[in-house]
Amino acid sequence: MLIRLDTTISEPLYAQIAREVCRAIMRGDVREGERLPAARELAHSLGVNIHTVLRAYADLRDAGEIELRRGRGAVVLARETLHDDVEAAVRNLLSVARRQGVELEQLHRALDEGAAE
Amino acid sequence: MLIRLDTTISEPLYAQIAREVCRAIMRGDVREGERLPAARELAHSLGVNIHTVLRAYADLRDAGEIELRRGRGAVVLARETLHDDVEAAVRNLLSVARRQGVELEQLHRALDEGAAE
DNA sequence: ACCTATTTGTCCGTATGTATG
DNA sequence: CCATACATACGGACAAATAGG
Repeated sequence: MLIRLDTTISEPLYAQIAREVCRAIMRGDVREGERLPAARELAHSLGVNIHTVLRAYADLRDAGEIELRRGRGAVVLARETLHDDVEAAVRNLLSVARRQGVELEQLHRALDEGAAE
Repeated sequence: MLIRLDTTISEPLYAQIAREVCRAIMRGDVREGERLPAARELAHSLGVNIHTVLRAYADLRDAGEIELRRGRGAVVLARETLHDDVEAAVRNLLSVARRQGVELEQLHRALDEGAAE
């Protein structure tokens, strides 16, 4: 996994790392089910602190790209495809929300609240 | 803002802080547009590190509860109500997804991807 | 326009805990 | 039991945005 960091730009290091790892996954450089390099290892090879890599990994986990488990590491998740009717419901929701001027972030909250009930 | 932390339970400190601050907002203890205590200040009064409070604040920001800005602090956001039809579309999506066994996290991703197009 | 204080943002380092294999 | 690897928390340093004088 070849990653180059640019310390001259304002983009945070953890964001650069997350972006590059994400691209590596998209390219198929790291395949589904495979492990990413351990955080300490990648941190050392990039010359950054382990926390910076862990922050990037955590962001990728929140984005649903990878799974993190202690002792095991970071595993690339499968990007499952949605059923047609679920996809249709998503499109419908986005369409209605857009018409009403409802922000995307609010939809996420509404989903969480609705799912919690 | 009276918060008590329990170091005996497994719930992380930052999660406890986020939960209690969230409850304070719900109770109307801190009203919309008002500022939460500065991270350093709250950290000191709780006897924890500033990073722990900042992590809690960041989580609340990601959840759409507050807005964070350097120099200004943490401001409580308004919790807008959804239009009926948007709410109906959300319920429909959740229902369809549940029937198909689609996870909530996947819906969030689908929303983001759908909105990006 | 300038300076200063405030406050969050990022990054580093270290230590300890905890789940996995 | 032991090594691995992420998770949490602490501390310190500096940067960057904001507000106020």
